[in-house]
Amino acid sequence: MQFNEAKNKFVQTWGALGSQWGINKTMAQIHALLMVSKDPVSMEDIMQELQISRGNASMNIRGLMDWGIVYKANKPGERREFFIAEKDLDELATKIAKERSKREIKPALKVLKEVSAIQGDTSEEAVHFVAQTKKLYDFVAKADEIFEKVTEYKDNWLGKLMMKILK
Amino acid sequence: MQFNEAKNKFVQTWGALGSQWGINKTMAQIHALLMVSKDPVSMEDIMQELQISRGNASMNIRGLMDWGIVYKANKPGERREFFIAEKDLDELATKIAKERSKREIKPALKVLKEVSAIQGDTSEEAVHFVAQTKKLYDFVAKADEIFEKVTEYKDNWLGKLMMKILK
DNA sequence: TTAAACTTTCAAAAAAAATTGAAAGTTTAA
DNA sequence: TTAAACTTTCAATTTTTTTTGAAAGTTTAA
Repeated sequence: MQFNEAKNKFVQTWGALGSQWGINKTMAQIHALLMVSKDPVSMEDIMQELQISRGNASMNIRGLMDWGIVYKANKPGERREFFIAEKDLDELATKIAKERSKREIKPALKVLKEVSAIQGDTSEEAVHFVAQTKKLYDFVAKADEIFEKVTEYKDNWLGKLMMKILK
Repeated sequence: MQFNEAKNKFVQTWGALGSQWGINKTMAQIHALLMVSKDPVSMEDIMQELQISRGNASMNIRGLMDWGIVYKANKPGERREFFIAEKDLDELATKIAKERSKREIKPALKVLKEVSAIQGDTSEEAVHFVAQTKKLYDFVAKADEIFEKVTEYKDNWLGKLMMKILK
């Protein structure tokens, strides 16, 4: 396999994976491309390499910057903007964990708390519903705490966590 | 808030969450409905409650059964089939972890291994690419190991893990 | 200033994904 | 058997999401 073929395969695979995890294909592809690029990459280059339109590139780069995993980088003497990806994987995981917690888990917890708080209905159905949603709340809240711990560890949390889990 | 309103809100929220995590809305809604239903639910009931077609119900129930988180349940004296969700949350998380590992992480690892194994290209670009994809491989492999440990613990892994993480 | 070089926005178009519903298939009880 | 009761399949349709590209906006250097 040649370098270019390998690079392409990586970008495609990462893109497909992204769409399974709730970010769109192009966004994941841009991220993949930046991850493996040694130097900052311009918007033109991104459009070129992924064969996408200017608008598409612009919107998805912004999306990645909103997630905090892609940054602008200015090359000295260059007018236009270049972009680089967060390459430290601990940092990357930390940021993704934090964002997902904020965007998805926290709102879900709020709803679980609300719906498990209904009162006055003593039907079997309602009692079961409350019990079940309360359990879910506790479970999701605990899982979220792990997410938060991960973001506190910061440096090589994954390795440290492995150590602990493996006893 | 009334029971029915609460139930509805829960089903909607869970459905929206599902679509962010790569399973489709209806599938997640059916799962939510089953999670909070005390008794086995028939396909008719599911169609009725979620206002979806027979085909849609059928395909998504099958999807949930493929994930191993919904089962058929026969009610004595009833001809048609009823369905129940895995209600034990540890078991649910375990199954989801296992399936995602199999469906998503393992194939991604395979590609990472492949593309990081290219040889003979000594350009800076290629060297950086190999280094980066190797790092990714190690990282993802470690994360996957945690997933697997989770499935081994089985009973209340989440609580145990919390204990360890919190020291 | 201004105009060139670049980026963002957003309505319209295209592509992808989900849904429908009727026909085909299956199971069961008599 | 067979026919009623039910489930699955899949081509066509609908809905949702993504992408395009041109116009509007912004920044910078002279």
